[in-house]
Amino acid sequence: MPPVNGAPASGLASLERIDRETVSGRVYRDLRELLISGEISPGEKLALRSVAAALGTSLMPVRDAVARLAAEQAVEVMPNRTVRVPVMTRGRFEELRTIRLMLEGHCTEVAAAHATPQDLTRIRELHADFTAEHDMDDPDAGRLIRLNKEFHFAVYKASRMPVALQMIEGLWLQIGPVLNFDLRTKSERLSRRVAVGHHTELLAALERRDGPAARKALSEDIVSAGDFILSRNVLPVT
Amino acid sequence: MPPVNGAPASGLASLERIDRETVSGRVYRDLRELLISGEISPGEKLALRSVAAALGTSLMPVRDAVARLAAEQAVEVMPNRTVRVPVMTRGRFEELRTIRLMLEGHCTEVAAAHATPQDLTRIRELHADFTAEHDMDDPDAGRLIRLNKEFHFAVYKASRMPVALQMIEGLWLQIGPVLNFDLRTKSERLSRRVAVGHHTELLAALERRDGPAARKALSEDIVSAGDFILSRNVLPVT
DNA sequence: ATCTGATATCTGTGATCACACTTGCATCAG
DNA sequence: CTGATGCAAGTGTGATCACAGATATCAGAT
Repeated sequence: MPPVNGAPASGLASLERIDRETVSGRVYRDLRELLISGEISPGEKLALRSVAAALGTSLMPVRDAVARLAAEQAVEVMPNRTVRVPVMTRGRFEELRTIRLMLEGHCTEVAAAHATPQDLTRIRELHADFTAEHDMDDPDAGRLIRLNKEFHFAVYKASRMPVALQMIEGLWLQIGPVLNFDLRTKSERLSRRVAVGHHTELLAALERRDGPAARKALSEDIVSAGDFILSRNVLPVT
Repeated sequence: MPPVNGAPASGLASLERIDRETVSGRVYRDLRELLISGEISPGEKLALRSVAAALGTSLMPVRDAVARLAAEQAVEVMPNRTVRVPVMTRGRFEELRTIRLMLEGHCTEVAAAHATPQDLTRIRELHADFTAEHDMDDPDAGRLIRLNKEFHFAVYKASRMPVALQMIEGLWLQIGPVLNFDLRTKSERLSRRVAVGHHTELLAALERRDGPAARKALSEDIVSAGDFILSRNVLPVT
């Protein structure tokens, strides 16, 4: 293809970039979404052929997708070669929370220093959406979960730490199934109430560029949500 | 299979667990080793068929392995669908170092509190091996790199944080190519001298269960090694 | 009723083929 | 010699097949 720049201005400039998406990638993202939103329960087994059939493709793309998910610990391959959503133990849950506090805490602190005005408006919008959905008579659990995630990640993205962002996504992918599955089954209003409060504090801290305060608000958000799950005693000890 | 426990004591107990390894896993580990030890240079392209041929298998296992590596950011798939070892930029390198300081620092501090006597002897042994190899007239770069890795990971493993350990491996996989490639091309003795010093301090701190001191020694190890690479100015800015 | 045994189905794994796209190289016009 | 053009080789992607191991089902014997 000859350099477009040399050509005289034409309708060509209005052409959109065409992104050939692979089926593999599509399957990966679909499964990922199902996992992160808790629509596949922990311990559930995944049969490659079933997934392929459900998505109307062959085995191949599913194999690639599952390999990627396995690398991220989002699913695990048992010694029998069957793949399943990992069962969350109490210890693993607590370790994941510890790591989240470190990584997400750091990103939040950095975000407070680096966030652009655009970042802040975006975060503000998402916070408003989340609050609005939360205050509805019958909030949609799925939408709440998604908005909560988008709010958090908008903050992390403002830190301009792409590698950390990627790692955090991996963490959410691991925690998502149990967290959201639990939230989905019994919609506990109370825990969300406090979530809104923490988000408000977090946003306020970001706006006055107070890194430590932002980190503190986030930490409380993470810890309280975790405590809620832990208090339910649904996680096996080992 | 009937429960073995019910059977009378026999030579059966001496049987080793048979691990049917998949070719996929083998390819994955081979590639991983090549990457982490810097035997594949950053920017180098990987052709699936070439890898398959080199390892004497078909495309399939290679595809699975590469999918896993891509999920860990150990290789990247370009828009053209070709896979290559990511080129390390200065910014990415610094971010990776920041994250390493957090994660590995934390694990080291925890390890100081939780390390068993067995852990400590293991770490001591690896430290001795590393020092011995280092003090040789013509140290083997590859072996040195491997021993350094084993020493570090023996420490992290003592923290009993499997999830963090996994993440740290991912980080080393990303840093490995540039770090070890550079160390391999020009064997700078000086930087290793200081590495031995930091390792000695680290070990001493662990033995007296001094978490903060252990973290400090590790941080200096990571920072100084990173500074060495950064000072070489081989990393593109963007 | 319980356990053992064989069988039929289902599982993931690996190889091979077909295809569309990209890249490299040689050819040819200027 | 320089440039573009066309063809050939090489690329990843996806589908299909073959196969060994696992799992479930059910018959028969104790």
